[in-house]
Amino acid sequence: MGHGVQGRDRPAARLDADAATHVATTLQALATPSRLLILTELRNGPRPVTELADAVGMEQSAVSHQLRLLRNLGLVTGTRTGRNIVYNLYDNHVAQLLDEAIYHSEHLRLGLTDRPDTAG
Amino acid sequence: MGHGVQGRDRPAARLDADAATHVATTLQALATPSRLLILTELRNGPRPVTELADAVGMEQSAVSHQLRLLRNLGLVTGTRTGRNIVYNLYDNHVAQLLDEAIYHSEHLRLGLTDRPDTAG
DNA sequence: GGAATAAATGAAGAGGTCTTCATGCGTTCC
DNA sequence: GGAACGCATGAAGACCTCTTCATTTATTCC
Repeated sequence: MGHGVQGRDRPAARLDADAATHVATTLQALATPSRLLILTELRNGPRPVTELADAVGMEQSAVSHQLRLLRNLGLVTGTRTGRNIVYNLYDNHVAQLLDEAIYHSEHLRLGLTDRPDTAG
Repeated sequence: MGHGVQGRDRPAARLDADAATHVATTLQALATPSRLLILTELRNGPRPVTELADAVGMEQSAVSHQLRLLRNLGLVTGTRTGRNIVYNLYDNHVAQLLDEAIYHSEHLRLGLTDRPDTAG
Protein backbone atom coordinates (compact mmCIF):
# COMPACT_ATOMS: atom_id res chain seq x y z
CA MET A 1 0.00 0.00 0.00
CA GLY A 2 2.94 2.36 -0.32
CA HIS A 3 3.52 4.95 -2.97
CA GLY A 4 6.67 3.18 -3.99
CA VAL A 5 8.82 5.69 -5.76
CA GLN A 6 7.28 8.53 -3.82
CA GLY A 7 9.64 7.81 -0.97
CA ARG A 8 8.30 7.60 2.54
CA ASP A 9 4.96 6.25 3.58
CA ARG A 10 3.09 9.30 4.73
CA PRO A 11 -0.41 9.78 3.36
CA ALA A 12 -0.66 12.49 0.73
CA ALA A 13 -1.64 15.80 2.27
CA ARG A 14 -5.24 16.97 2.36
CA LEU A 15 -6.06 20.35 3.83
CA ASP A 16 -9.10 22.49 4.33
CA ALA A 17 -8.73 26.18 5.11
CA ASP A 18 -8.89 25.63 8.85
CA ALA A 19 -6.29 22.89 8.91
CA ALA A 20 -4.07 24.99 6.66
CA THR A 21 -4.19 27.81 9.18
CA HIS A 22 -3.20 25.52 11.99
CA VAL A 23 -0.38 23.85 10.09
CA ALA A 24 0.86 27.25 8.97
CA THR A 25 0.96 28.45 12.55
CA THR A 26 2.93 25.42 13.65
CA LEU A 27 5.36 25.72 10.76
CA GLN A 28 5.84 29.39 11.42
CA ALA A 29 7.08 28.40 14.85
CA LEU A 30 9.95 26.66 13.11
CA ALA A 31 10.43 29.23 10.39
CA THR A 32 12.87 31.53 12.09
CA PRO A 33 16.62 31.08 12.60
CA SER A 34 16.45 31.90 16.29
CA ARG A 35 13.74 29.38 17.04
CA LEU A 36 15.35 26.71 14.90
CA LEU A 37 18.55 27.14 16.85
CA ILE A 38 16.69 26.99 20.13
CA LEU A 39 14.80 23.87 19.11
CA THR A 40 17.82 22.06 17.74
CA GLU A 41 19.65 22.84 20.95
CA LEU A 42 16.73 21.34 22.86
CA ARG A 43 16.94 18.39 20.50
CA ASN A 44 20.14 17.51 22.35
CA GLY A 45 18.38 17.49 25.67
CA PRO A 46 16.63 19.66 28.27
CA ARG A 47 18.16 23.11 28.85
CA PRO A 48 17.60 26.05 31.17
CA VAL A 49 17.02 29.42 29.54
CA THR A 50 20.39 30.99 30.20
CA GLU A 51 22.17 27.97 28.82
CA LEU A 52 19.98 28.14 25.73
CA ALA A 53 20.68 31.82 25.29
CA ASP A 54 24.37 31.13 25.57
CA ALA A 55 24.29 28.23 23.15
CA VAL A 56 22.46 30.13 20.42
CA GLY A 57 24.07 33.52 21.01
CA MET A 58 20.93 35.45 21.88
CA GLU A 59 19.96 37.66 24.77
CA GLN A 60 18.07 36.04 27.61
CA SER A 61 15.07 38.23 27.01
CA ALA A 62 14.84 37.37 23.35
CA VAL A 63 15.06 33.67 24.11
CA SER A 64 12.33 33.96 26.73
CA HIS A 65 10.06 35.67 24.26
CA GLN A 66 10.56 32.92 21.71
CA LEU A 67 10.12 30.22 24.34
CA ARG A 68 6.82 31.74 25.31
CA LEU A 69 5.67 31.47 21.72
CA LEU A 70 6.85 27.87 21.47
CA ARG A 71 5.18 27.07 24.78
CA ASN A 72 1.90 28.61 23.70
CA LEU A 73 1.92 26.47 20.59
CA GLY A 74 2.65 23.36 22.62
CA LEU A 75 6.03 22.68 21.07
CA VAL A 76 8.08 22.92 24.25
CA THR A 77 7.51 22.59 27.96
CA GLY A 78 9.21 24.41 30.80
CA THR A 79 9.49 23.09 34.32
CA ARG A 80 11.02 24.83 37.26
CA THR A 81 14.06 23.23 38.90
CA GLY A 82 15.40 25.42 41.64
CA ARG A 83 16.16 28.80 40.17
CA ASN A 84 16.17 27.44 36.66
CA ILE A 85 13.33 26.73 34.33
CA VAL A 86 14.31 23.78 32.25
CA TYR A 87 12.86 23.61 28.76
CA ASN A 88 12.29 20.53 26.70
CA LEU A 89 10.76 19.54 23.40
CA TYR A 90 7.17 18.57 23.99
CA ASP A 91 7.23 15.21 22.26
CA ASN A 92 8.55 13.12 19.43
CA HIS A 93 6.39 14.81 16.85
CA VAL A 94 8.26 18.02 17.48
CA ALA A 95 11.63 16.30 17.28
CA GLN A 96 10.71 14.49 14.11
CA LEU A 97 9.15 17.49 12.44
CA LEU A 98 12.35 19.35 13.18
CA ASP A 99 14.55 16.60 11.81
CA GLU A 100 12.50 16.17 8.66
CA ALA A 101 12.32 19.88 8.04
CA ILE A 102 16.07 20.21 8.27
CA TYR A 103 16.69 17.08 6.25
CA HIS A 104 14.49 18.09 3.35
CA SER A 105 15.51 21.72 3.43
CA GLU A 106 19.17 20.86 3.20
CA HIS A 107 18.51 18.50 0.34
CA LEU A 108 16.61 21.21 -1.45
CA ARG A 109 19.57 23.48 -0.87
CA LEU A 110 21.93 21.02 -2.47
CA GLY A 111 19.65 20.89 -5.46
CA LEU A 112 19.52 17.12 -5.25
CA THR A 113 16.72 16.66 -7.70
CA ASP A 114 14.52 13.70 -7.12
CA ARG A 115 11.65 14.62 -9.29
CA PRO A 116 8.35 12.85 -8.87
CA ASP A 117 6.50 13.07 -12.13
CA THR A 118 7.55 15.62 -14.63
CA ALA A 119 4.17 15.53 -16.29
CA GLY A 120 5.59 16.92 -19.46
CA MET B 1 22.34 2.27 14.72
CA GLY B 2 18.73 3.41 15.03
CA HIS B 3 17.35 5.68 17.67
CA GLY B 4 14.80 3.06 18.53
CA VAL B 5 12.12 4.79 20.54
CA GLN B 6 12.80 8.11 18.86
CA GLY B 7 10.64 7.03 15.95
CA ARG B 8 11.84 7.50 12.41
CA ASP B 9 15.37 7.14 11.23
CA ARG B 10 16.42 10.67 10.43
CA PRO B 11 19.70 11.84 11.88
CA ALA B 12 19.31 14.24 14.79
CA ALA B 13 19.40 17.83 13.62
CA ARG B 14 22.60 19.87 13.71
CA LEU B 15 22.51 23.48 12.62
CA ASP B 16 24.91 26.37 12.41
CA ALA B 17 23.62 29.90 12.02
CA ASP B 18 23.87 29.82 8.23
CA ALA B 19 22.03 26.55 7.86
CA ALA B 20 19.40 27.77 10.29
CA THR B 21 18.77 30.79 8.09
CA HIS B 22 18.35 28.64 5.04
CA VAL B 23 16.06 26.12 6.71
CA ALA B 24 14.03 28.97 8.17
CA THR B 25 13.59 30.49 4.74
CA THR B 26 12.43 27.20 3.29
CA LEU B 27 10.02 26.58 6.15
CA GLN B 28 8.64 30.06 5.88
CA ALA B 29 7.65 29.17 2.35
CA LEU B 30 5.33 26.57 3.85
CA ALA B 31 4.26 28.64 6.83
CA THR B 32 1.29 30.42 5.36
CA PRO B 33 -2.24 29.11 4.76
CA SER B 34 -2.32 30.37 1.19
CA ARG B 35 0.92 28.68 0.21
CA LEU B 36 0.06 25.48 2.03
CA LEU B 37 -3.17 25.32 0.09
CA ILE B 38 -1.37 26.00 -3.17
CA LEU B 39 1.25 23.35 -2.46
CA THR B 40 -1.23 20.72 -1.35
CA GLU B 41 -3.22 21.37 -4.48
CA LEU B 42 -0.06 20.86 -6.51
CA ARG B 43 0.51 17.70 -4.49
CA ASN B 44 -2.40 16.27 -6.47
CA GLY B 45 -0.73 17.06 -9.76
CA PRO B 46 0.39 19.88 -12.08
CA ARG B 47 -1.94 22.87 -12.28
CA PRO B 48 -2.17 26.10 -14.27
CA VAL B 49 -2.41 29.31 -12.26
CA THR B 50 -6.07 30.07 -12.78
CA GLU B 51 -7.04 26.56 -11.78
CA LEU B 52 -4.92 26.92 -8.66
CA ALA B 53 -6.50 30.23 -7.81
CA ASP B 54 -9.90 28.69 -8.23
CA ALA B 55 -9.07 25.65 -6.13
CA VAL B 56 -7.74 27.62 -3.20
CA GLY B 57 -10.14 30.56 -3.42
CA MET B 58 -7.61 33.29 -4.02
CA GLU B 59 -7.25 35.99 -6.62
CA GLN B 60 -5.07 35.18 -9.58
CA SER B 61 -2.69 37.97 -8.73
CA ALA B 62 -2.19 36.80 -5.17
CA VAL B 63 -1.50 33.28 -6.35
CA SER B 64 1.03 34.53 -8.88
CA HIS B 65 2.85 36.46 -6.18
CA GLN B 66 3.06 33.41 -3.98
CA LEU B 67 4.12 31.22 -6.89
CA ARG B 68 6.95 33.59 -7.63
CA LEU B 69 8.16 33.22 -4.08
CA LEU B 70 7.92 29.44 -4.26
CA ARG B 71 9.68 29.45 -7.61
CA ASN B 72 12.50 31.62 -6.31
CA LEU B 73 13.03 29.20 -3.47
CA GLY B 74 13.08 26.27 -5.85
CA LEU B 75 10.00 24.60 -4.43
CA VAL B 76 7.91 24.67 -7.60
CA THR B 77 8.50 24.92 -11.30
CA GLY B 78 6.38 26.56 -13.95
CA THR B 79 6.40 25.62 -17.62
CA ARG B 80 4.45 27.23 -20.38
CA THR B 81 1.89 25.13 -22.22
CA GLY B 82 0.03 27.20 -24.73
CA ARG B 83 -1.52 30.11 -22.91
CA ASN B 84 -1.17 28.40 -19.56
CA ILE B 85 1.78 28.16 -17.27
CA VAL B 86 1.57 24.85 -15.54
CA TYR B 87 3.06 24.65 -12.07
CA ASN B 88 4.40 21.61 -10.34
CA LEU B 89 6.18 20.67 -7.16
CA TYR B 90 9.89 20.67 -7.78
CA ASP B 91 10.69 17.24 -6.42
CA ASN B 92 9.97 14.58 -3.85
CA HIS B 93 11.67 16.48 -1.08
CA VAL B 94 9.05 19.16 -1.40
CA ALA B 95 6.22 16.65 -1.44
CA GLN B 96 7.59 14.79 1.54
CA LEU B 97 8.38 17.89 3.53
CA LEU B 98 4.81 18.97 2.95
CA ASP B 99 3.38 15.61 3.98
CA GLU B 100 5.51 15.36 7.10
CA ALA B 101 4.78 18.93 8.12
CA ILE B 102 1.05 18.33 7.88
CA TYR B 103 1.27 14.94 9.54
CA HIS B 104 3.19 16.15 12.56
CA SER B 105 1.29 19.41 12.87
CA GLU B 106 -2.03 17.65 12.95
CA HIS B 107 -0.76 15.22 15.55
CA LEU B 108 0.43 18.11 17.65
CA ARG B 109 -3.00 19.63 17.29
CA LEU B 110 -4.64 16.51 18.57
CA GLY B 111 -2.33 16.61 21.55
CA LEU B 112 -1.25 13.05 20.95
CA THR B 113 1.59 13.02 23.38
CA ASP B 114 4.45 10.78 22.51
CA ARG B 115 6.99 12.16 24.86
CA PRO B 116 10.62 11.31 24.43
CA ASP B 117 12.28 11.79 27.76
CA THR B 118 10.49 13.72 30.41
CA ALA B 119 13.73 14.50 32.24
CA GLY B 120 12.23 15.14 35.64
C1' DG C 1 15.46 40.00 55.64
C1' DG C 2 18.66 41.31 51.79
C1' DA C 3 21.54 40.46 47.89
C1' DA C 4 22.14 37.82 43.91
C1' DT C 5 20.62 34.83 40.28
C1' DA C 6 17.14 33.17 36.72
C1' DA C 7 13.50 34.06 33.98
C1' DA C 8 9.21 36.54 32.36
C1' DT C 9 7.07 40.49 30.79
C1' DG C 10 5.47 44.88 28.59
C1' DA C 11 6.34 48.65 25.56
C1' DA C 12 8.27 50.33 21.51
C1' DG C 13 10.34 50.48 17.09
C1' DA C 14 12.53 48.66 12.78
C1' DG C 15 11.64 45.66 9.30
C1' DG C 16 9.16 42.21 6.86
C1' DT C 17 4.83 39.90 4.78
C1' DC C 18 0.57 39.36 2.25
C1' DT C 19 -3.11 41.13 -0.20
C1' DT C 20 -5.33 44.29 -3.55
C1' DC C 21 -5.38 47.31 -7.47
C1' DA C 22 -3.83 48.64 -11.79
C1' DT C 23 -1.32 47.53 -15.57
C1' DG C 24 1.90 45.16 -18.80
C1' DC C 25 3.42 41.19 -21.58
C1' DG C 26 2.93 36.92 -24.25
C1' DT C 27 -0.13 33.64 -26.62
C1' DT C 28 -4.07 31.99 -29.24
C1' DC C 29 -7.93 32.31 -32.31
C1' DC C 30 -10.48 34.45 -35.93
C1' DG D 1 -3.99 42.59 -36.96
C1' DG D 2 -7.11 42.73 -33.08
C1' DA D 3 -9.65 40.86 -29.27
C1' DA D 4 -9.60 37.76 -25.52
C1' DC D 5 -7.27 34.98 -22.39
C1' DG D 6 -3.60 33.78 -18.93
C1' DC D 7 -0.19 35.20 -16.14
C1' DA D 8 3.39 38.39 -14.10
C1' DT D 9 4.55 42.51 -11.98
C1' DG D 10 5.05 46.93 -9.35
C1' DA D 11 3.24 50.00 -5.93
C1' DA D 12 0.87 50.76 -1.78
C1' DG D 13 -1.10 49.85 2.58
C1' DA D 14 -2.63 47.09 6.65
C1' DC D 15 -0.80 43.97 9.63
C1' DC D 16 2.40 41.06 12.01
C1' DT D 17 7.10 39.76 13.90
C1' DC D 18 11.35 39.98 16.24
C1' DT D 19 14.55 42.26 18.90
C1' DT D 20 16.01 45.49 22.60
C1' DC D 21 15.44 48.03 26.86
C1' DA D 22 13.63 48.52 31.31
C1' DT D 23 11.33 46.44 34.82
C1' DT D 24 9.13 42.75 37.65
C1' DT D 25 8.60 38.27 39.75
C1' DA D 26 10.36 34.03 41.80
C1' DT D 27 13.97 31.50 44.05
C1' DT D 28 18.25 30.58 46.64
C1' DC D 29 21.93 31.55 49.88
C1' DC D 30 23.85 33.98 53.73
